This record gives sequence, C-alpha cells and structure tokens, in this order.
Amino acid sequence: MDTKEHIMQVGMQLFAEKGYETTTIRDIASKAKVNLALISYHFGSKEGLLKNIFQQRALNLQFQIWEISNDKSLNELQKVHLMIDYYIDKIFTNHQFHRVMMRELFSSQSEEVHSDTIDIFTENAKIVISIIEKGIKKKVFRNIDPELCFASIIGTIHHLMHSTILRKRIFGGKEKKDPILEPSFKKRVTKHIQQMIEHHLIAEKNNNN
Amino acid sequence: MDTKEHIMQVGMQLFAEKGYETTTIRDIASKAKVNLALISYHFGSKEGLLKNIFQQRALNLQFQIWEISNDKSLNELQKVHLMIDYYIDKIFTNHQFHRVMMRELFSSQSEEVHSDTIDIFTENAKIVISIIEKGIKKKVFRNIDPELCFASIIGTIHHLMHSTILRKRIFGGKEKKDPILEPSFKKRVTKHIQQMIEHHLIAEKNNNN
DNA sequence: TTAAAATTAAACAAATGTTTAAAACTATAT
DNA sequence: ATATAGTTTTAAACATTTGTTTAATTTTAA
Repeated sequence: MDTKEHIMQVGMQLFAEKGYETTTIRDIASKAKVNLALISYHFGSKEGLLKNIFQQRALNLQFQIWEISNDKSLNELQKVHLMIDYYIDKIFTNHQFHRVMMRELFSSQSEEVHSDTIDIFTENAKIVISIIEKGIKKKVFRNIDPELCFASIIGTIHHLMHSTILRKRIFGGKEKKDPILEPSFKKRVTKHIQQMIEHHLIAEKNNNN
Repeated sequence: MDTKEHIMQVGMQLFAEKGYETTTIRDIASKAKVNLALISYHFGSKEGLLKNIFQQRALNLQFQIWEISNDKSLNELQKVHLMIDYYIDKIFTNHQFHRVMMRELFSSQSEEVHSDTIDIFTENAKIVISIIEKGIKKKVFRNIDPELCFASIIGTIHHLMHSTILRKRIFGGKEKKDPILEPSFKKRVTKHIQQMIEHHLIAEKNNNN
C-alpha cells in the first residue's frame, strides 16, 4: 500500500467535501488512518499536499481540445459538440478534484498555488472560443458572443457540479437523492448543453412548424 | 455612525474577498477600526455575524419573480426575459453578498446557517422552471429541459460573478482589468443570456437565410 | 548487520474565537 | 448641574485548535 498516494486520495476527498481551509490535517490523518506527522513528512506541509494533488491532476485537464480543434474532418459545429462532450466527461469523472479546483480558483487568493491550473484552463477556454469565432467568420454560426457562449457551457456544468444542495433539491426527485452519480444525469446534461448551444449557434432551417 | 452596521458591511466585504473561513475577526476588527470584542458583543459570535448578514440580505432575494409569473399581460417568452433581467440586476448590484452566499451554498456543510436563503433560492428557481414548463405545454416553447435551462441561466451568471481571475483573463482585455463594474459588461451578459435562451426556447421563423 | 526510510507519540508555537472585568460613554431622572 | 443606570468600548487574558517539528522507534532493503 502506497501511503503517499493514499493520503492524497483521502485528502482530495475531504478537500472536495469540506473545502481546503476547513479540512485539518488531523481530519485527513484520521480518515486515512495514518499518523498526522506523515503529511508534513511526505508533502512538507498541508499546502504541499494541495499542490501535489493539483500537479497530479492538472495534467489530466489538458485533454484533447487541441486535437479536436485541428481535426480537418470535422466542421465547427461538430467540434463544439465534441468539446462539450469532453468537458462534461472530464469534469464528471473527476468531479471531486473539480470541486476543489473551482473552489480554490474562485477564492482569488493564493494564486500561485494553482497558476498552472489556471493557465491550462484559460488556454482550453481560448481554443473553444476561437473555434466559435471561426464558425462565425465562416457564417456557419450566428454572430453571437463567443466568450459568453463558452461561459454558458462551463458555467452550466460547474453550477451543476458545485452545489450539492441545489442539485438534490431540484434534480433529486422526491427522495432528494444526489443524481450526480447516475449515468443518466450525465447524458441529460450533455444533451441539454449541446442542444442549447446548437440552437444558439445555428438558425435552423424551417421544417414543418 | 452605527458600529453594528459598519461591522456588517466590512465583514461582508472581507467574506466576499477571502471567504468566511479565511477571514478572522481580527481582520474585520482591524479593517473596520473597531475593537475585536465588539463582534462577539454585537453578534454573539463570528457565525452570528454571518447569520446577520444573511438575514439582512436574504429578504432582498425575494424579488418580483412571483409578480412577473402572475402578470397576465405578458407571454411566456417575455416573462423569461424579464426574469433574466431581474436575476442579473439583483446579482450584479449585490455581487459581494452573492459571492458569499454562493460560496457558502456550495460548501454543503453548516446547512442550517443559510437554510432560509436556500429555500428562497429554490423557490425562485421553481417559479422560473414552471414558467418554462407552461410555455412548453402551450407549444410556444420547444420541448427542452426546463430545469437544466434554468441551470444554464443561473450557472452562466454565477460563473461570471465568481471567478475574478478567469473574468479578468478572458474579459479584462489587455490590461486585465476586472470588467464587473463596467455597466457595459452587465448589458452584454444580459443580452447574451436572453438571446441564447430565446434561441433555445423558440424555433424562429425562417427569414432570409 | 547496518544504514536509510518510514512511522509514531509527544511537544511546540502561533493563530483563532471567545470571555472577562474595567473604563468610557450616553441618556434619564432628580 | 449631578447622580445614576444602562450601554458601548477597550485591553487583556483564556482555552482551543491549528500546522509543524522533534526525537525515538519500527520497518525496509542492501
């Protein structure tokens, strides 16, 4: 059993549940069933643990956005759809880390801890935005707001990921269960965002309406 | 000068900037230039201060959503547009409080502190959702996902409000200024969300395209 | 066997929210 | 005006909690 890896896993879980500040190294040590000195020993400090978690996961952020962007066999709409797919997939499967990341990203302080992560995030964002801009130039997309369009994609996902309470209340049904783990919910979100963005980007031909 | 009110104002400002946990009562006392014992004296505790701030502001959340909903002179699309207008206006003008609220709402713990706020929030949400559902039943709206449609409205706004860093990076221009205070940005966001939701809800007639 | 690495229990210093008891201030009644 | 009761403010101390360190012990591997 790799103690170091184990601590990181438990640490991330608690950071995701309670937030970095509220989680004490005694919480982590207790849940991981290791001595609390081991956190300082292995990671130097509590912040060191957070940095390690970020480094470990940040690579995972750099997903195939760039490759999709350069794929000549796809048109702009297909690219946007694929990117939405990837974003949702990444964020849903790593939702614990994303909670931590977003919470820290939103706290505006201690920027240095995750400046790498922010860099990756903004770079990905700019790629998506540039695809939309290209579509607008080519007149296959409407003349809409590319940056805010991206904000809506990512904002929808994050809003659904972040607030456990609201998610349970609005989507949890009568039993107020958290739908985040049900695969059907992921599909539902993907479908919604893709539909909404497509409706926004493209004025459809008039069928029989 | 009302000390109590002054402490609440400074407290909210710091909670918005640094988060509740990270802000110490010494920070607040120092910035407000009052003795730190006054916080416990006036509010009982640090958490008492937070509760007071929530109570003071929560009432402000209950805006005219209900009245819009019942206004017979408006059709469904107009109602949705007006609601978006109101949401953005409320959140932008009270953006400090909304930062605090959302951060605390997202932390999943200490639910009791703001259960009132959550109640108001979810009630408002359900009104908006029911309007969309009504539009769908009347077939003036497409058969889209009402709950997720609301999630996109509110998610977009909150995503833009929350992340100072990302906002500066993507919308701040070359000088990386925070656009949140510029009135043009508010207008831009309103226009975008209204357009996007309208495109999503209504299949437009084919003009000359 | 031995040297390095990992783990443990205990102690440490700093920071935090809270309380206390005295002082200063305010307003009211005499 | 003066005394008095109540409120507000202050400085200091308090008990806890926090992250971290230390020194001894155990485990691992060469």
